[in-house]
Amino acid sequence: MTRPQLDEMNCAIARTLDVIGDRWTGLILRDVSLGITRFDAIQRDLGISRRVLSERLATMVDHGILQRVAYQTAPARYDYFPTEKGADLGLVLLAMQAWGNRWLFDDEEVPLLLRHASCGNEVSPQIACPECGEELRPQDIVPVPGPGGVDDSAELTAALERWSQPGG
Amino acid sequence: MTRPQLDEMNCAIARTLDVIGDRWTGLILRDVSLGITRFDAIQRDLGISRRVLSERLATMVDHGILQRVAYQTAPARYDYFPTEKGADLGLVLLAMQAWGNRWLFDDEEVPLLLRHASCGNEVSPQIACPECGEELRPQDIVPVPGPGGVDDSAELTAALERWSQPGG
DNA sequence: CAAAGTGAGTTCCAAAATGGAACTCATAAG
DNA sequence: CTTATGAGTTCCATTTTGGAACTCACTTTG
Repeated sequence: MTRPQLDEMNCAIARTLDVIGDRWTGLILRDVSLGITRFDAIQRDLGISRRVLSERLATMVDHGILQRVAYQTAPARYDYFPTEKGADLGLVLLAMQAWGNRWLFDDEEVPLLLRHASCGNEVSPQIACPECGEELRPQDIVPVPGPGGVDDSAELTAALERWSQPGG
Repeated sequence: MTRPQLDEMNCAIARTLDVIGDRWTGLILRDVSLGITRFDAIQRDLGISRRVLSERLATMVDHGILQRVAYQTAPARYDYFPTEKGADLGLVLLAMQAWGNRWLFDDEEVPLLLRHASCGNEVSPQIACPECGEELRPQDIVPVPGPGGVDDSAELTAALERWSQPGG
C-alpha cells in the first residue's frame, strides 16, 4: 500500500480527504473559483511547483471536480473550471475561510471577507439545520449509523456506542 | 523552502490548510471528536503509521487544536481532546462529510448520518447567511477585500477586479 | 516469580512525493 | 531573428511517508 487507501474507507470524511486532503488541491479550487483558471496564472499565484500543479490538475479532473476546456487550438491552451461537484466543495472552502478568519488573523488583518450577493451583508457562514433552522454547532450533532451498514473498526463501534449511552 | 509556507500567505484558506491540509489531520480530529482519544486507539482505527501519528499529534497540539491530558502517570498515558479552536474546525469536517455523503456514496451506502440533537432530525448541513437566514450557496458569495489590505498577487488582484465588474 | 499484555512512543530503512530549475514545443509579436 | 506566452515534461536532490521492529514502564495472568 503506497498512499493510504482513504478512498476505500467506509467514511465520508476519509473519502473526501482522498479528493482534497493535501496542501494544494483546496487552493487550486479556490483560484479556479475566483477566476484564475489557467495553468501559468495558477502557478504564479500560488507559487506551486509546475510538476505538482500539472499532476494535481489531472487528478482533480479525474475526480470530476474540475473540467478542462480548450480556449484555443494550435497550440492547445486550456481553462479549468469547477464542475457542479467541484463547486459544491465551495462549502468546505467557505468553512475553512470562516475558521481561518476567526482563528488565524487578528480582526483588522483579515484579507478577504465574504459578502452574500443577495442581501449585501458580510457573512461568516454558519451551518444551519435545514429542518429546524437553528444554528448547527458541531457539538449539537450526534453521529448515527447510516443505511450503508457499519463494517467499522472496533474503535469506532465502541465510540459510537458511547454516544448512544445516557452520558454521551 | 522545504514545505510551502502556506501559513504566511495572506489568505485564510491557505493558512487553514497549513493546519489541516493533509490526509490525516482531519481524520485524527474526527476520531478525537468521536471519542477515540488515545494514541493506540487512533492508530488502530485509522491504520496510520505510528511515526506519522506521533508527529501529527504534536503539531496539532502546537497549533492549539488538540490538548494532551494525562489520565495516569508512571507510566504517563494521555488522552487527546479538541480545544475550542479545534472543535470549531468541526464545521469544516461537517461540510466534508456532507459533501462526501452526497458525491462519494450511493444513498443506500452512506455509512454515517448526522442527527441534530435538539430537533432529532437527520441533517445534511447547509450553510446559512446569519444576516438574512437564506441558504448560502457558494455561488451566491462574492469575495471583497478585508481590512487587512491586499498585498496579493497580480493574478488575484485581477481576479477580484473582475468580480466587481458588471458581468462579474 | 516469570511471561505476556498494554500504551505511548522512537528508530531505522526503503519507497514515494515534493520543490525547483531547466527544457520542450507551438505560435505570436516586435 | 529574437523574445515572449502558455502548458506542460524531465531530472535531481531533499522531504515525507509507510511499516516493521524496538524501548520503557508498568499491569495482569498463570
